[in-house]
Amino acid sequence: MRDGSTTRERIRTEALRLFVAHGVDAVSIRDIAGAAGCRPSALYAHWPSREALVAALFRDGFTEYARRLAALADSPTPFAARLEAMVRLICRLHAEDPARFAFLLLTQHRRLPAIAADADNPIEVLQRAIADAMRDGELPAGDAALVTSAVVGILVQAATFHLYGRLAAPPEALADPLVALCLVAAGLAPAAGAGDGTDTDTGAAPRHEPRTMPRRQTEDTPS
Amino acid sequence: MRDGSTTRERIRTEALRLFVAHGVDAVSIRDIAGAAGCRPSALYAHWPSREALVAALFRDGFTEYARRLAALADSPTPFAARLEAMVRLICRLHAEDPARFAFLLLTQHRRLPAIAADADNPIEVLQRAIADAMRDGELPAGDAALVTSAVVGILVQAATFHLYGRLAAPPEALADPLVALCLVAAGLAPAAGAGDGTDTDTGAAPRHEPRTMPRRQTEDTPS
DNA sequence: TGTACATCAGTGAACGCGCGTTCACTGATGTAC
DNA sequence: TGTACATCAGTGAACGCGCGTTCACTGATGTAC
Repeated sequence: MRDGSTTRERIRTEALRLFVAHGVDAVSIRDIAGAAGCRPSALYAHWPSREALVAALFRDGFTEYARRLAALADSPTPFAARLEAMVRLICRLHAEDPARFAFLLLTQHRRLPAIAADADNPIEVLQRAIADAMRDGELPAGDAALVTSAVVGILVQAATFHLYGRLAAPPEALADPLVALCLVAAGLAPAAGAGDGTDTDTGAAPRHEPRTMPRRQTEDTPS
Repeated sequence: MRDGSTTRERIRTEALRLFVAHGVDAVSIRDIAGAAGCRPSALYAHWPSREALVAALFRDGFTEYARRLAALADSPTPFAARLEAMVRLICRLHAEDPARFAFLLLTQHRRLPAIAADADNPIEVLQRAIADAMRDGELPAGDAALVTSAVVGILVQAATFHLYGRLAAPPEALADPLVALCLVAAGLAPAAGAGDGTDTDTGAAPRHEPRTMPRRQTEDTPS
């Protein structure tokens, strides 16, 4: 028999691409099959329905992102270092597979409510890290949900602006200023010229030096 | 003859409500007509197609938001005051009609690319104000698009979190801390405990005093 | 005030279309001997 | 190595359904005299 895993992977890849390009609801089974080089019915050998395909793409991506974030959140380093590492991871996730990142961005509004508010949810992981830091005095006390919202908003909107061409640079090229923005939003760093990540008003190109911690910390070196 | 404007308004209201509740693509003409108390065909007396209804709802809302923001952006006050006024306006827009606000939020991904990057676009209005402030030395020089992205992200994500129940308070109840977060993201205010809008680490309930300007400036008192 | 007429917001039945999905099948590949 | 058989990824034709849309119509209301 033939090996179905390549067809399965082609369907996954092309579905993500088409969903991002035209919107999930505007893409039919026939569109996906056409792009993946198979027949509509072939899809049902791998997923029981169109809805199951969409849900699986969303859940797989969301869960993997949450898992990789959680590995960083539990690291026994100062909170500023953990937040910086998480922001850099999110930028790296975008670089790894922009279509998957954009798909999760675009479908969050329809899918988020159905996702359990647990460890499979990267937003929940981030919020718990922030709430813990507030409890432990590593962050000024405040509304953990609001700080989480601001951090997520800064990152998600940068990806969105890039998607629409409002920001030429992708998030991974803006990691330094995004780290600075998120730290300052959390109440950690002095307010600098957040626009370019520099601490002065030279207006020069981004050349921010993280003021906190190892810069190349990878996501699989916790605990 | 009967006055069609009440049916038209009921269709508008119910369409917004259903679009927000179930997603634009999951709501049929029959659903809208049913909720509005008319027949599907009645819709075609007011809009030439379903797509025209959706586009009109989006464009009308987007244009009105842009117009009211632009009235504030041109005010000859310090930039910090203008930014604060704009943030408070955005919070007020949410309070005025949460369904309309959420609809614009949910459909932006599909609709934004089709909107001209001009004065009809509230994001364009905000970005121009920020770029002008950088040019005039009112803001540290930097990437205006990135600062705009951060400000928009902070506000939009707060509305999104509220929509999903991650934030119990609606944006209008968080105006003070949201103003503080946006100022700090723009590089204007010292980094405070942005989580609750206080300048100290008391952890008390929000009681932030805006450090800049008249707090109740309305959106129609520019120039 | 009463009658005749015009207007047009909204109705009801019908349409064609593209959608997701089903299912008997085909035929390339792996395994047994 | 050669033959017979089993497996199962993928095919092709067909289905029923709900969708957006059309159009001849109805009948409540406004206007003219």
